[in-house]
Amino acid sequence: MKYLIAEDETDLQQAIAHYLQKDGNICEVASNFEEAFEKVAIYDYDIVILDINLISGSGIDILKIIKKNKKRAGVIIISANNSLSDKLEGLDLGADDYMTKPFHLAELNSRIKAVLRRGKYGGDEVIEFNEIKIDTKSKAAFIADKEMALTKKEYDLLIFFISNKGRVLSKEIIAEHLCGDDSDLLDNFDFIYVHINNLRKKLTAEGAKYIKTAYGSGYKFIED
Amino acid sequence: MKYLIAEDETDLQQAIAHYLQKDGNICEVASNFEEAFEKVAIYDYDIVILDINLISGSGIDILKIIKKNKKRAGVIIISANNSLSDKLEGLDLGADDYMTKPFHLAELNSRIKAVLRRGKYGGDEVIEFNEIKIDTKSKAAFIADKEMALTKKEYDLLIFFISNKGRVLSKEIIAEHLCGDDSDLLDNFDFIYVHINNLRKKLTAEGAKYIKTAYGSGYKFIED
DNA sequence: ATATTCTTTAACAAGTTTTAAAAATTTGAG
DNA sequence: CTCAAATTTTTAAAACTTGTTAAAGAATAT
Repeated sequence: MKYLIAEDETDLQQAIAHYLQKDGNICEVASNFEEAFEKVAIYDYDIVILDINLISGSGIDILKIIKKNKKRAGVIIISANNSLSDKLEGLDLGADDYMTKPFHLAELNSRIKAVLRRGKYGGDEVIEFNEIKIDTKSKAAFIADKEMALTKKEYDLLIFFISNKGRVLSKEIIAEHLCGDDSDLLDNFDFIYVHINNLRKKLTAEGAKYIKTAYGSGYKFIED
Repeated sequence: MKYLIAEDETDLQQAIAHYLQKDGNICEVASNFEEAFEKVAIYDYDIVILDINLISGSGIDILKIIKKNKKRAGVIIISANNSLSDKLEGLDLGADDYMTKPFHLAELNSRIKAVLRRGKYGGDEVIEFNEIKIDTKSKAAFIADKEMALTKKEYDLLIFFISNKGRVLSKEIIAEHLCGDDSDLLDNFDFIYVHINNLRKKLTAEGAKYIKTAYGSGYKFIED
């Protein structure tokens, strides 16, 4: 696989590159906005790991270039600050995932794999799982060809579940994914119960039980 | 939560310990390589705060022990020098975060929280022993390909047994492992009997007797 | 301003863990 | 070998924790 790592903190940039190269991947790096801009406009990558706060420019603009040029790269945004609006904007513009620093390289790896597994990185990506279908371009989710009207949180939750199917996800992890990690502010994760409940209702339209409770640990998305 | 602070500067060690204890955490300290080595090899911690430059040895080797023994502790490395290679090596070997001295305790705290929240998100290890199989990703345990519905305590107990197979584990050690942080004032360990019993029932589905009683000293997990 | 979505709260339900007590087993002394 | 003491097993109920749901109150978007 071919990666571009657009990250101005040299330590982190090198750590990621080193980690990915170990598995035989090809990594290019960009240490500032201009470099990233140039590379992204010209070359093709499988995955772009994109820091949102680049020296002399915003990663968001790099993301826009990728999408405007209809590049097929999957984009994982990383950000130092816990800004929810950054996250929303990034995902809105078609980024595939979003992580907040600091993170474990293994987690980055697992998210990369999840993005790659989905197969298509372009703007018209369709995610499917059994009779569930999500058109990420129009942000519409269907079950057995009937649209279920999901709120933004429910939509994000469903995608998070599907791209981590089988894995037990704790309330805390889910909350972090849904809200960005305002780590210090988040101390009550009970609202997750409500979103789970609401999503379940909409998913259970066809009788299948996709979201299984792992009592004491979290939830997992399973094949009925 | 239970912490190990492996740091040879006594002032810093104590400062960290005090700071964490304020929130009701349990802190053990190690002031040199040998102490850290011993504690890390034997006991379990939620978080190990690991100075890379320990008296008479390198923190990197402590990290290796943690990973080799498949301990589940999150590791945050602290280092006096801002060496990139140290950082790369540390993160490569599975450390969860890296800080350079001097730092504010509040920052350490927020990084600890981030590491704890992430938990074992990234890993998807499969543990096998005879016809027992545990998928840590989905937190599902199987015997002869049939899932046995384990509670959280039973699940933890089984993993603890398998990762200490052949070794006699006392009620006290098991209780401490199972109850982790809130084990301050544990004086009655009889509840362990019940968990052992319940786990045995689920394991004995196939007739094999994995958990052997060592009368007067504890239990050990054996190959039938 | 209104509608929609998100979060908090609270009561209830479900599931898990611990306690307690009686039955069974093991050990070692007489 | 037999019996008493200690330890372990088993069961069931109590205490506790965690999850579900509905509804009301904030926040956000239209």
